[in-house]
Amino acid sequence: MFKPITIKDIAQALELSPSTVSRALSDSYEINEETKKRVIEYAEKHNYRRNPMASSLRQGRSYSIGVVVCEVANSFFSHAIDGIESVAYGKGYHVIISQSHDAYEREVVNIQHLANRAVDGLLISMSAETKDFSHIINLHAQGLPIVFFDRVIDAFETHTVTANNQKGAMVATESLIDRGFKKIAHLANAPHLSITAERLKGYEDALKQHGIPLDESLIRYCHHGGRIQREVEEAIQYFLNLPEKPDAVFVASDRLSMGCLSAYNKLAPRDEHPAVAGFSNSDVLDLLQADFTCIRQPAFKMGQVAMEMLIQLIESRYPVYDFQNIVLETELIHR
Amino acid sequence: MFKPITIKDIAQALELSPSTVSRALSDSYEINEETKKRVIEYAEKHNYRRNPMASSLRQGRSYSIGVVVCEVANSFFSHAIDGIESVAYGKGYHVIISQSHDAYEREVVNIQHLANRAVDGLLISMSAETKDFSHIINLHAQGLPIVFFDRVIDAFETHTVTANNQKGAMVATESLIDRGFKKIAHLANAPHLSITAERLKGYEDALKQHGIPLDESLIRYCHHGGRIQREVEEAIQYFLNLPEKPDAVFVASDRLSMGCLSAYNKLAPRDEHPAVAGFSNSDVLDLLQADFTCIRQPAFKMGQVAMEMLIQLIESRYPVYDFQNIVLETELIHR
DNA sequence: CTGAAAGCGCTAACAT
DNA sequence: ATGTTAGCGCTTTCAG
Repeated sequence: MFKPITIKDIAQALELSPSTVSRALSDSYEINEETKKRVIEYAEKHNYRRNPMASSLRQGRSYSIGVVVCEVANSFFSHAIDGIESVAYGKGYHVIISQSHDAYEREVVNIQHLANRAVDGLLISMSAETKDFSHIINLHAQGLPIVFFDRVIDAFETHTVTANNQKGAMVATESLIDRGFKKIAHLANAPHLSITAERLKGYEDALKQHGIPLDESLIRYCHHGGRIQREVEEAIQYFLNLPEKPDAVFVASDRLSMGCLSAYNKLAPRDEHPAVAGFSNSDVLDLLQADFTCIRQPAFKMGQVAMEMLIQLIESRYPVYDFQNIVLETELIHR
Repeated sequence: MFKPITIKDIAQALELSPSTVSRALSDSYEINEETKKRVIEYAEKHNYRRNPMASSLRQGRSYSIGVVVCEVANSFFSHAIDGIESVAYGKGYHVIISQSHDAYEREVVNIQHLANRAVDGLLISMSAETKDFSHIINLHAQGLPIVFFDRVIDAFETHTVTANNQKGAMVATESLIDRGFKKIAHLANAPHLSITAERLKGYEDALKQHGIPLDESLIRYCHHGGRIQREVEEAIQYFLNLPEKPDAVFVASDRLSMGCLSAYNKLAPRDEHPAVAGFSNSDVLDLLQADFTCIRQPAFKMGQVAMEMLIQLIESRYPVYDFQNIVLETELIHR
């Protein structure tokens, strides 16, 4: 079967000891340049690759990190992953992506799978459905480095990177107010997500600042983060059934924006569609929906920062107690 | 640091030998039910997880497979990945995703990284830019099981799954002919991709069948698969500059459809936009672009089939010589 | 500068 | 039904 060449084979062929070969391959200073060259040449010629399993087992390090996001088919997360990879590759780390699909069970399984020594650290953006954090708390307590990005939890102290959700939400809502809309609804994400509370706060701030009374009945949550289109449609139908329909909607996320527009298309004639503004990193959405004002998160940057902080935790020789909670600014895209 | 409990720890605590514990944990028939229970209980209580590195090193198997796609932020590939995962998890395999971004170098690096024992097999959809297949041929020659899906190569014999691209392209083109369009352009993908030739063939078939002469000047290739928006815009600008502009375009892929619509939005007033039909698995595109006729590939199914075939290769006790090239039918979505 | 030897955690012959 | 032992491929003291 698939039987790659090992360090022993090289040693034998070159009449050296395995340890010398190992050292030569990792460019150790205590190896003769001549020997190094011989070894490296032979290795390349026979395209030797070090067995990462053996190497990790021995070193207690895998040089790979795990990323847990709800889904990759999402512009925000895919750009964040690009950012993560850009830093990781530069520092010699490999990235393993896994999707929770916003489901609690999948998240638990995936994290468990990644955790046990298969990765040196974890980059997590929480699933929408997760309310119980014990699977993560346990790993953290055991010493596994973890950095949260975008959707964070405060069950314990660690590095985090988020967007300035509150301000972004405020700016988005204000853009609707500025355009003259009075009755602005809010289609929110799952209630226990960090981003949900922050964006709600921004929405409330904007209303308050412009003297518009907060109307709780204009806020609808999507407990599955919009993964189930029905829940979005129910929310939209609810808005449509209100005695006074909202004339604008501030939508909390990319996926919800998609679902929201789709639901309105399905449930109401075009002239009854409200104006929509919201968080989105999709190029498609703003491409095809001319009047969609969106708040862009610096996804790539967030990925980069998160990865850098994780590497810092992993490579730190001493326990880290000084944690950073970095907040990056969002950008308003107007049409 | 992160020091998980091992099989030895359990053995010591329970006054058993490591092998007994190992066997108990893998539910071996030769272990006393009583002992099994004790071991499993203890393991769960102290949340033991087997170290996958050690296990893989010993067994010469990693129970994980690598997937190489151009990008995950693409409805077709993300659904294919869902299909792959659905089969993989059921059979106890872990899936490692990696993106080539349609770049040759990234593809080579990623495949090398996955290959050496880190995975038991590879599921590959070729990058648009790749013309030299030696990195894959080598691995295959060394015995690594490889299955191609969607974008295949014929450098060697192995299992493949593809959509019926030729027929899909024909149906899409015909739908444009049926709507009365006469001058139908084709925005094609990178020339060396398998899907490009097949879809071009279908386009030609449709024209021929309806007595429309083939006009080479109506065909433009995108060598980077649309990753570079400029190349799409150049193609569209070329169409717009033709003395007789095409009144319809058949587009070869999801990403190109996006780029094509976007380019027309940018370069021409709405009433000069041609009708567009093409391959796409995007929910957004057909949601927001009312007159977009699309050909859907059975992405999820393709993922499932590919994974099943890969597992068959991996688990086969003897070299496999009887390879299957499965072709799945596409579906036309009309509006 | 190079080699010998031990061991990372796990599993599978080979005992018993 | 359980224990003993060896070894997967690599790195890393320790010893020359």
